[in-house]
Amino acid sequence: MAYAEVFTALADPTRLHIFEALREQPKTVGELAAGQPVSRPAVSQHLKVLQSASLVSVEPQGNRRLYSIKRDGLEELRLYLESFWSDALTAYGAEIARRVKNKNV
Amino acid sequence: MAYAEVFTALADPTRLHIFEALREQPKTVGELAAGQPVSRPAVSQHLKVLQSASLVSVEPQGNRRLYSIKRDGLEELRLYLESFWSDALTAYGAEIARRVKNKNV
DNA sequence: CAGGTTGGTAAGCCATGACTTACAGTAAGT
DNA sequence: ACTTACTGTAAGTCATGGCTTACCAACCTG
Repeated sequence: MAYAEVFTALADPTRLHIFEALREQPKTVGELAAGQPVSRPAVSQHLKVLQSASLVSVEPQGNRRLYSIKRDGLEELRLYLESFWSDALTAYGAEIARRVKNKNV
Repeated sequence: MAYAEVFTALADPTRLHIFEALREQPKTVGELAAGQPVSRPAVSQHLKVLQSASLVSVEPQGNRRLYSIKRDGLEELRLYLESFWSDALTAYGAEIARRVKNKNV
């Protein structure tokens, strides 16, 4: 159930912004903080959450730390979504009509 | 940016459980509440959030209200995920190597 | 029509978590 | 080595939101 962690990670607006800021290219913490209305430590904390959700990865580069998007978390989410397009769900639309008719159970 | 609302909607564990409980079949509020460790009003409030995120739909049925999964919210999410598998992202892995070498901007 | 279901809403409480400032550590430059 | 840049961590504050109880409305049944 790793997808649950992905949901909570991307639920916060600031964190989602940070995540999407990494789409164009990998960035350092300072660069990310400059693009956000919050302090640098806040960004650091957000990155920690994103990292534990397998959404970003770090590449220590001398003094700095280069953050970039990691596919694992997204893949986790994609698999979860795919399961919703299964036969079980497609065949399940009839259930509504059935229960509307019989109005029981 | 409707996908943001989907993230926040599915971020809460209880709400995610309720949502997944609807996967097998449409259910009433009472049925959903019976399967959760929270009160019925709490479930009602969660359903309200899920509904505004286009994740569930309601079918008033006499006294009861039959909730079922709605695809719109999931589709929103799927489109968002798809955009991450674009060329922009695939071509972007090189950026890491580039910056590791040159260690600047 | 009276009583019993079913479910949405209001008000209020309380915990989670997002943010800030302050501090510590590590690497680079002079 | 000393100073400067960059980042992570700690501690504490405060708002958001999830939960409960109480209440109210709609519908169905006898």
